[in-house]
Amino acid sequence: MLKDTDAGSLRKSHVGTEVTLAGWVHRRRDHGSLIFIDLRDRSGIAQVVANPEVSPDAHSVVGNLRNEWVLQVKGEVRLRPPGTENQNLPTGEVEVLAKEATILNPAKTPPFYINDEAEVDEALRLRYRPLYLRRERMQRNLVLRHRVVKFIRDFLDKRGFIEVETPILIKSTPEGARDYLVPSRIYPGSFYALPQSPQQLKQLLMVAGLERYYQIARCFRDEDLRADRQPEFTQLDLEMSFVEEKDILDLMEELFTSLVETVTPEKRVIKPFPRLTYQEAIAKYGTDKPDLRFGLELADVTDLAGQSEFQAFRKVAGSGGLVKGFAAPGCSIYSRKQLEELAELVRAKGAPGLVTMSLMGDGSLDDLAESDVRSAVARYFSTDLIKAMASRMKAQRGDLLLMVAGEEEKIREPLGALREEMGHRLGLADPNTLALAFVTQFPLFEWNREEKKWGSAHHPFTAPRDEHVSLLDTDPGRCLSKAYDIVCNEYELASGSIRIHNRELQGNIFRILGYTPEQIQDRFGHLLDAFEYGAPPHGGIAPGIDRIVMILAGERSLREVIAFPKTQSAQDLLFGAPSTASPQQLAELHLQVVPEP
RNA sequence: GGCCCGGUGGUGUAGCGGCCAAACAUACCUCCCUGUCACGGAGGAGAUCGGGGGUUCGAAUCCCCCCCGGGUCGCCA
Repeated sequence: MLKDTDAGSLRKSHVGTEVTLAGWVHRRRDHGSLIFIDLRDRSGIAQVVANPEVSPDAHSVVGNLRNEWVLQVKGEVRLRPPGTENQNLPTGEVEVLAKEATILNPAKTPPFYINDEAEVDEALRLRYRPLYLRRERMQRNLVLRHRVVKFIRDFLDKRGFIEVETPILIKSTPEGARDYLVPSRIYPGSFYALPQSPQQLKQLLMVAGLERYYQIARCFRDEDLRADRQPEFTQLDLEMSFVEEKDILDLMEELFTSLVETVTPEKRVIKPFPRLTYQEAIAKYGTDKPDLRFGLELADVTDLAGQSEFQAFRKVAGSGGLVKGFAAPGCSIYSRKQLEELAELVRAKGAPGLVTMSLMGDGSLDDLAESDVRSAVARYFSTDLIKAMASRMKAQRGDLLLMVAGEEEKIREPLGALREEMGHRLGLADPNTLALAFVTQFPLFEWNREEKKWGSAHHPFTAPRDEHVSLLDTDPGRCLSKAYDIVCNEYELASGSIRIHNRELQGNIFRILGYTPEQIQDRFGHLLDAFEYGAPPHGGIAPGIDRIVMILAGERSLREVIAFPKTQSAQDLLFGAPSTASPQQLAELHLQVVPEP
């Protein structure tokens, strides 16, 4: 080894010993004769001092160093002179007096700061990925990711789970996301697909009698990207036999609670995890992945709004629509400009508009007078009606009422987004709180308007709730499932379900989804056949590792917790992927590139 | 595919019709400095303002097209 000690490990106890360090020049402070080097390796930073009176050779080597040069230093660990200790550094009590210094490799001036967290253009971060990963924050994130995965493996191992690898070259699935395809050399015109998830494979492992399976599995989906979506991502894929919904949720609650307590003890988890149904989530928060770090619950004021003289509300109330809203505490002082920003947000999410009412003053709602209400539409509402609406939203004077009217499906997203926005504006979303929660009882199907058919809300292997099986043939839209999500803050962290293990029921679901018997046999025959040989009742879940790490690291983008991520347009700027293939490669694969018209 | 934001010395920003042959910080180069730790001091070099076209007496600045990065809607069983 070219080093015998980690720079970041140096403590008082090393004083008097001779050490050899190797790492990068983090920073250089040249005082002419005395030169200080902050030497950085993965473990941290140690101060090296070069004194010409101690070692002229080492001093002259150190004098030529620049940031990010790779350096080996041999020297004696000693206490820093009294008064020169650095409290900000774990190694700040000691320093290494250089006796020998060797330049292992010089370095060009980096394209951005390694020793500073200053923002860097995203393209530069990706193009010079190895350099960006040298930053302390990225090292911390990668270490955190390692700890998360390690913890999960240990946790599941203790509970009898077996990690099994499943193929990356597998078969295209008809539904769901767009597949990444891999052409077959041996079978002209045929393709493998990369798995969107090992869903069917893990179910087959249950049929195989594994009982408890998991995998840290790479998944691929060829869809457009977001801050929290990469084309390839990692799931903790997990499946258990002989379980019910509660068993999976309890296991996940224990896993996540102990994970956070071990890996990021500074974060606060709310225990026990709230368990709310999909219907409750939509009604109270306007979304199936609510941020539960704050309240601001939505209230239904349709009946009251219908009694007003405000036509937009009356019309909606009279035609089966809803008027819903919530109170933003202390926001009665919002300016016209601020209100317009909120209205714009709501419109961008597809709502027709936003009705605001500022309840001025303070004290009891009972004393609220007509002149205390500031609203463009106040004249259509009696003061009593406004009091009634305010009281249903649990508003106080000084608050701002925010309301949206329309069809339930059209207003929930805008309201959910508005609630989230106000939670952030009001500083209610504590970054050190992880509001983990379960959302259950998702619908089994959702109606696809374009194709005029039913699609799976989760996936086609999800079991319907026992009491709703009879609805399958009569009213599939009302049939609820045994699917569940884990949400945290404003993110969906995991999805899972109890699966169907009965061939007949599975076949029936496929038929409702519109597959012909031939398609069912071709695409799912292997699974259906397996179900006929004694498939155990089973279920599972798949938490997203990248998102977990992102939230634990306090990052807002997946790119900060993935070593080599892709751009929003799915390019790898480091390697330059995707790239063209040679004519020989194409010929071997029986492929021809057709230029875009 | 739609909408929104951004692209100015190596990096991060300012400038948003003439005061800009472009400013600030930092990095870089040279010199000085024996206790610094975002060391300090003196000096220097470095940008055809993402690309192309247009408007104008005059464009980093206004308009159009394109490219790149980001956010978002659609999409993501």
